[in-house]
This record gives sequence, C-alpha cells and structure tokens, in this order.
Amino acid sequence: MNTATILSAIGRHISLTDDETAFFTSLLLPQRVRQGEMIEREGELTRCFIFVNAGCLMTYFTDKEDVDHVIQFATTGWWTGDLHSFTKQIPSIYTTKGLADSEVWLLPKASMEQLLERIPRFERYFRIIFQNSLITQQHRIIQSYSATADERYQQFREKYPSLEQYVPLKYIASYLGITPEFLSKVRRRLMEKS
Amino acid sequence: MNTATILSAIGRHISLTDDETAFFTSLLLPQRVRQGEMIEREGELTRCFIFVNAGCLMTYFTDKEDVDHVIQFATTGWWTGDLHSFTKQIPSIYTTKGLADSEVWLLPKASMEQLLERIPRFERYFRIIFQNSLITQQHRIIQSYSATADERYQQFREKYPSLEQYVPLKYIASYLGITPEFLSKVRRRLMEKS
DNA sequence: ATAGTTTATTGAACTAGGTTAAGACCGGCC
DNA sequence: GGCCGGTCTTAACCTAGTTCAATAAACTAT
Repeated sequence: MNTATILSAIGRHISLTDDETAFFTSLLLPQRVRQGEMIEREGELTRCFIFVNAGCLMTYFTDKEDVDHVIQFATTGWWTGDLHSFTKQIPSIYTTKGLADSEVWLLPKASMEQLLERIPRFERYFRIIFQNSLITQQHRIIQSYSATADERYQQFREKYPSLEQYVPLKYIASYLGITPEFLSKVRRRLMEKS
Repeated sequence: MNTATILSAIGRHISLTDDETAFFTSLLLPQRVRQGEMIEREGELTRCFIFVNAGCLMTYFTDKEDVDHVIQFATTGWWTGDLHSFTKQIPSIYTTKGLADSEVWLLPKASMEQLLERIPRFERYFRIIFQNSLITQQHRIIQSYSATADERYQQFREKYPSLEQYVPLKYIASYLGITPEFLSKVRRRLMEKS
C-alpha cells in the first residue's frame, strides 16, 4: 500500500518538504477493509480519521426505528469518519463500513494533533478540506428541501457517476432520503421518459 | 462598535499577541445592517466573510419556483456568508439579510488571505470553526431525514431558544423544511398535548 | 447445481406534509 | 382614527413519498 494517492491529495492544497513528508507518512497506519466490514461502529469512540486509498466506504446513522440513513460515501482520495466523535472523543452515532474491498490510511487523533503542531500548514490543509465539505453539505440541505426525489436522483448520478459501480440502490435511496421502493418508481419514470 | 465580542470568540480557540490583535482588528470593517436590509445578494460576488457583533441575520436560497429556503440563522458571535462564493469568487446563490437591526464586522477576502499568511494560527481558528459547522450541518441532514416535522420543531426550540425572539415563524418553517401552514398545525398539536 | 439470503421491483392502500383560499390579527403610517 | 401590507391560523382538498406484501432476480455458500 503506497502513499502516492494521499500525498498527491495533500499536494493539491499545500506543499511539503521531504522531511515533512516523511514525518507525515510515519504517522499513517495502513488498513484493509473488506466489503461489508465495519471500520467504525456506532457507540464506540472514533480514534482515527480515515483516508480512502482505494475502494469505497460509507458512513450511516441508525435511527430509533432502526432505519439506516447514509450520510456520506467516500471513494479514493476522500477523508471520512465521524468528526464529532473524533474531536470531542464521545461515542459515535455513526457506523462506517466498506462497500467494496478497500484500503485506507488511518490517522490517529494523537498523531493528528502532533501533525498540526509540528507542521501548522496542515491546519491550512484541513481548513480547506472542511471548508469545501461544508459547502457541499449546505448544497445537500438545499437540495433536500427544494428538489424532488427525481431531481435529486438525477443530480446524484451526474455528480458521483463513479459511485454507481459500488453502491447498491438501497443505499443511494437512503442517501437521497427516500425509500428503495420509491427510488424504483423514480428510476422507472426516468426510463420511460427516455 | 467595539471588538470585545469578536476577540473573545477568537480567544476561545487561539491566543494572539497584542500586535497580532492590532493587525487583525485593522482588517475589520464595521457595518450596520437594518432589519430587512440585505447585506449580500443572490447573483453578486461575496466579497467579505461576516461576523455578527450584535443582532441577527439569516441566509437563504431562492429556488426556481421563487420559494425561499433558510439555510442559516446567525446571531451574536457567529460567522456567516456564502463560503462558496467567497472562496471561489463566483456569483452567490444565497441572500443574507438582517432579521433585526444588527452590527457586523466584515472581513474582505484579500484581508482574510493576508491574515492567514501573516498569522497562520488563524488557519487553525478557521479550521476549528468550519469543522464544528460541518458537524452541525451533518446533524441537520440526519434530522431532516429521520425526524418528523414535529420533532424537528421541538429540537429547534431547544437548541436555539434565543432565536425565537427575532425570527418570524415563517422563517423557522423554512429552516425546518416545511410550509408556514404546516408549522401552524404542528404548533397546534403541541399546544393541545400540553 | 441447490438452497438461503440479500437486493430490486411492482402495486394497492395509506399518511405526512403541501396547496389554495379565506379570515384574524397586528403594527406602521398618513 | 382608518387603511394597508405583512404575519399567523384554519380548513378542505391534493400529492409526493411511505408501508406492506408479494415476486423476481442476483449473490453466497455450501
């Protein structure tokens, strides 16, 4: 498992010396995640921030009626995990599992703190990552309130074409905030139109 | 208009020397916003990031059917504005206006960049701000998908009791993703119960 | 190959929330 | 004072999306 992907992702926002690169990579823990395997579990503390090196993960919330709600998919090049649990060290309300056999880099909380202290440019890096993520989440909220399920599905397909290969429809439905049955109807309507 | 509020908000996350404080405050532009006045408008570039010193603002999105969707309220101590427009310098899709006579500090984009360059600890400050905001938005998405309008309204009241004094019900309805008429029903049901 | 499990689809009955329209209330303002 | 524009509520009807139940198709594991 090599560091090319993660270093290039970071290189898009900040540049590092060779020493800094070496220090950073020394903090990373490689891990494999099999399809269906859970890497973080509801109720446990999130000890690591997760970078997807290959494959695909999803993070979901299980409500009081035991229904899962997908809050995020993450493919190659994305960070994921429960930020709330990670930063405050409280039990997570989310579960993260592999949608395909995947490889991830784990950055433990203590390592993250060392990293930010020793190379403050990483503050910048994560500031930019979180800022972009925030913009995306705001769009998602708007969409969920102003677009119909049909529109949301079409925009999802346009925005994340690469996900369709990994993600079962029922999880896409969940991500869109509808039932799998209704997604079926939506898909049918779209097929009939074209 | 004095800088005590904004400095204390920042002091909660990073500490500054007197020189740094002076430099930071020299970048801020004070502005008054009257109730109903728009401080950022859909279609225009967002030139400044906004800190609410007193009063209350709201940011909303107007959809193709001309319906407004409130995406954020901001009272004393909160940053607001359209991050997407601000960072990429593209026309904003949001409008921000005063819900009450308010005072804000404006931080122009160029000043923000100078600030981050000269005092990299501000990268840390904004990293933390965005990270917390991201956590909040994720909760909001979960809620919109897993809670009923009744539950969302009650949780809103618990979470932001201070907003009720400023915010007309129709905007609360919009924030919750329902119509004002339906919020009326919800409120009535709650009254009858207790 | 076969049985068992998970995923996707279909249709009928249902409900949370939307729409439309009307009236009550309230505050500003000439 | 009286009018006017905005806010809130009520009620009757409407619809996007849910629930439930049955079936088909696709994986998995023996």
